[in-house]
Amino acid sequence: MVRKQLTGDQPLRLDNQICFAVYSAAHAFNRVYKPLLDRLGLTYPQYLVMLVLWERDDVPLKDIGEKLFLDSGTLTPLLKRLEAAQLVKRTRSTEDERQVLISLTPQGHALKEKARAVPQSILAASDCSVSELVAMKNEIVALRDRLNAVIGE
Amino acid sequence: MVRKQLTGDQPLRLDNQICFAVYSAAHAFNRVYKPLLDRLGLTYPQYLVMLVLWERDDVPLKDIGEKLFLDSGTLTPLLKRLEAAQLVKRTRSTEDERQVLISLTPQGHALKEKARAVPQSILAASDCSVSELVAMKNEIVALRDRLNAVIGE
DNA sequence: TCACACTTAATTGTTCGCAATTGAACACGC
DNA sequence: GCGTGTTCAATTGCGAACAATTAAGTGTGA
Repeated sequence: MVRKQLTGDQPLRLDNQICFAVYSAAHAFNRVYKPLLDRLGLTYPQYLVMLVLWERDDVPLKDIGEKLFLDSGTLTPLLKRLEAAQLVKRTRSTEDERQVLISLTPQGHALKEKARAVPQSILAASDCSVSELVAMKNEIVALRDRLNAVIGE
Repeated sequence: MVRKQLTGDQPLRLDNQICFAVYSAAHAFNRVYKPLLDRLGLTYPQYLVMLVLWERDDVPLKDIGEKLFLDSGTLTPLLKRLEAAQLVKRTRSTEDERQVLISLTPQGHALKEKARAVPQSILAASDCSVSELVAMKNEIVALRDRLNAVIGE
């Protein structure tokens, strides 16, 4: 009966929950990134926004939100801080005045070069081969997308 | 040369970053948990604390922090909210008055039974076999621990 | 014993993250 | 054209998350 009792509790054990693994890994990543991003003057979510803009400039706020799974309640104040840091500019679209377009300033563009060092440092910290990381990334993304599909129902 | 340019940018592409995969998966989990935990009157971090206490009662705040990788700045207010919800009690240890011991109230204990439904729902939402999830969890935990090892240096 | 370092929680201030609401701009159907 | 519904950003309020500091309790060595 003790065996039965233990079995019944297994699903509730912290160490058995993939979700806690993901949650704590995200925080671990955050802590590794922190000193690297401090040199760029960015927080991690701000860094993500900059990654989006370095790929494509002049993006509507909404598109950034869709890529990062964030809403305007998060992005509006974050982007205002990036604007205060003179890394981005926020302008209302002329053809659709509901939209706010986010574009890089020259400083924002320039920061990309300093940022190139970041992924290298992370790779080193992960102590993992690139192929292993890519495989894991793909699995995690697949899981994330299945979860998001459930939410969308 | 275009080829070269693209290659140089690959490490900075959002979709190539395992860290964004983990970050966005954590948020996806959070969104799936939300409606389930709403029924228990818990947020996700509060749920994690309850998981710890359901495994072992009467735990020092510090130990909870070590298990969840959280510090007193996060846990103190969170535990005060759990206390206000009458799920836990906070008492100073008598043998070491620096420590605050966290223990479950009868309501806190009782909530465990309602919580058993949660992991099942998550499993269903992940649309994955248990063995696949366990394998992924182990990989992610291993990665997290390597990252944490780097931080500790 | 007493100064000093260490441990532990609590506090303060900043930034995320999201739900819910508001208000402005657009699209459409008639 | 004109009301209706939709889209989009901004705002408000609350709960994390963490850095940095404070304060109290404990342990140790001279």
